[in-house]
Amino acid sequence: MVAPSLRARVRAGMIEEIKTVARRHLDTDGANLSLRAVARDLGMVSSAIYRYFPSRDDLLTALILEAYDALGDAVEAADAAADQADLRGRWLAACRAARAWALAHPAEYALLYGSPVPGYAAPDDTVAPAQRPPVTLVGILRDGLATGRLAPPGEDLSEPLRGDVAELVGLLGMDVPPALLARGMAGWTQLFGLISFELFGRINRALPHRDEYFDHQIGLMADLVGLP
Amino acid sequence: MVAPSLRARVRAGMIEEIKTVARRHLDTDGANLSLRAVARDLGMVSSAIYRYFPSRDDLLTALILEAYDALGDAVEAADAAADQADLRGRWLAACRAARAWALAHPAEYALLYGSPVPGYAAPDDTVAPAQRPPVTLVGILRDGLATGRLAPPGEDLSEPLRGDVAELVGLLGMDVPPALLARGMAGWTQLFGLISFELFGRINRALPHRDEYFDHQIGLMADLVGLP
DNA sequence: CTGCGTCAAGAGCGGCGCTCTCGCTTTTGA
DNA sequence: TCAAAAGCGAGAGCGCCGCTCTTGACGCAG
Repeated sequence: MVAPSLRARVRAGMIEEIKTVARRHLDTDGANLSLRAVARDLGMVSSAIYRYFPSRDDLLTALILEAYDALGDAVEAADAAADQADLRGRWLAACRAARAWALAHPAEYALLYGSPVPGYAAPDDTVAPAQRPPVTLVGILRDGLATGRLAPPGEDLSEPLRGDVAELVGLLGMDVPPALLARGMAGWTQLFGLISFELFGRINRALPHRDEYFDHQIGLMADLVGLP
Repeated sequence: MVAPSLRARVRAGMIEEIKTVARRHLDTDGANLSLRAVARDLGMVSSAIYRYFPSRDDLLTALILEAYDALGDAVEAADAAADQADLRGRWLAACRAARAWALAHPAEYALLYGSPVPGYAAPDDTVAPAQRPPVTLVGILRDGLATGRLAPPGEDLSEPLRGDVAELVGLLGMDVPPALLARGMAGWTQLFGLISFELFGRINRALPHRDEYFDHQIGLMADLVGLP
């Protein structure tokens, strides 16, 4: 561990500063991040940014990675803070944490889960952090199965699908029946849909009590996945 | 009804041609539609487009309206084509039709349900066509309740929410218990989430049998809303 | 035939992502 | 120690973009 040189430290600070300003622009101006505007805010010329990020997409990728981790942290922390024996409480807490993070960072949420930026292809290192929220949800179900608090799913998957999902189970390293993983993914899909509708859509314009609506819907979903 | 002049007919044809080319660009190049590229394809100069659409956003709005109607048509047609007594069959057919349309027109689906375009605000006339798919789904539930094939929902909504949803029931002109409308919206939310994950996400990269996965998940959801 | 409304074209404005060059400073290694 | 190497910011410039304004040609009704 050699001490970083002055230049390396200044460089790291500069990278952080660029990301901070870019995140601010993202939250105020929406998804179309302008490198030139970020550079102006920093009192630099746009070409100087390219010393730190080889392209606008790479800057976006850095922001996306941090956002995935922030969301994953929030969801996992909420799950961990709940009474571990109260499966339904853990599930609801994880869902509420995801929504709270999304409402607090709408532009970053849109970056993660909105329509993909046309020219942009997410690199592979975004896959693992992106899976943290659904893995957390499925983990709650796995704990329930392991402690006997959750009944095994009554349905099973028909053949071509069971192989796929079983492989996914192995990939995630979670020992659950494929049908239960499918239920967990249904819950994750519903959670994503609820948050997206609230953030993007105008569905809920007629629903002033958004918190109650969200709670009711994740309650329905907790019933579906089998949480008592 | 006066006969349209030659000029008016040419103008209407030109508007259609612009929309057709723009839709093609949308499907190939993604969401960032370039007025100049559309004009090039038409052998025009970019400024000429402004004779027909006052701005790029107005062209986008025209495409969005048509896309909402196309999706609504597809979903309603699938529902109408099914055996009206088979509620679950109608529900599944409507869901499959929505997915099929989205897979056939991914860029237009992204325009409707992806993250909102930064500067763009959807005008009010997009609200009604946007509600056609969820209204279709809830309509199936309403028919089930009316014919006694669907049991009324066991749960009820707690107070601040019940008023909201009851108002929404009146707004849509559908006579269903608020809790049932909430279930229908849960189904619509799930459908949107499933399609969006398949189109945008990389969740299903490990699931080659997408049709089967989709069918399994909408089957779960049909169970939740109470369809036998 | 004349004048009005519509049309396509062109020039131009400011902004964008990105590249390349040019001096300047810091770091590095013989 | 001191020159070579590497990193840095500024600037000019490329080809895009949405959009505006002006110009000259054309169809059409009075």
